[in-house]
Amino acid sequence: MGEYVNDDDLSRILKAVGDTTRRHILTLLVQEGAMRVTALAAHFDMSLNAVSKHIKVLEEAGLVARKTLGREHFIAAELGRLSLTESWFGKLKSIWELRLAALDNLLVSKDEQNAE
Amino acid sequence: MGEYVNDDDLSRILKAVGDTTRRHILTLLVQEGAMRVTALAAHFDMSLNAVSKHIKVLEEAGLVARKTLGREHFIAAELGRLSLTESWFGKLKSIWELRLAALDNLLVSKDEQNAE
DNA sequence: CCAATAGTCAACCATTTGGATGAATATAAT
DNA sequence: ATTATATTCATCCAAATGGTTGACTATTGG
Repeated sequence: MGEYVNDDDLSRILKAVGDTTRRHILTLLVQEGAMRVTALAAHFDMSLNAVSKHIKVLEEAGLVARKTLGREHFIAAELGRLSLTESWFGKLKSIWELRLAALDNLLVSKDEQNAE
Repeated sequence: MGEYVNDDDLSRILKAVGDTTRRHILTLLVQEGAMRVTALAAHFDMSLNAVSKHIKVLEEAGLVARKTLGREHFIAAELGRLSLTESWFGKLKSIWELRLAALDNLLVSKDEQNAE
């Protein structure tokens, strides 16, 4: 609750999710559950290594968790971190609405002046 | 309503907002309302030109609108586009929950089998 | 034991990005 | 008319990004 939104974390998350391939990976993970690196890579027209790097970026952003069983790495989505971005968006919107409300009050008091 | 989420748009928006300076610009705009380029730039320890470029990126992502009055450009936040990202996050979460529900059903029917 | 499989790491490359600076353009002020 | 202000455009640069390939490590199966 009330988690502190670190700016660097936020940047890392948004950058991670700003790439099509990585969003696609996340989508696959939420619909299929945990997947191995090779299984994920099979969905993309690029090398295994490239996909592996994308996974690393997602992992560093905390959007994905890795469980290693023998030689196999199981990757699972961690949607929790997305709430950080949502809370930032929410903050923006609330500031926005606060300002609009303040403007409204200003207009109302002008009206009252005029009504005298 | 039900706006079609274009993948490239989404990438552009998320990349735009993945930069600290640009997030800061958006924050300033929502709290102050429309601002001139120079006024925005005054808040940052970088050249006017750099800020101008950041504004351009935000503009191309549709997160900001520009109204030109004479030589002055007034920049205003356009929070509407942020809903695109929210709807993507929402989609992810709903897929996620669908899958969990499906797993649940699976377990329940196994239970029923065992109960025979 | 040996070969195959699952992954990462390292080096390399082209492109993009975030910044700087200098010039150009358009408007406003004197 | 000239100068000052507001802003973008163009060029340049270093660093980051997204991709490739080749080598390396670790685990598993025959």
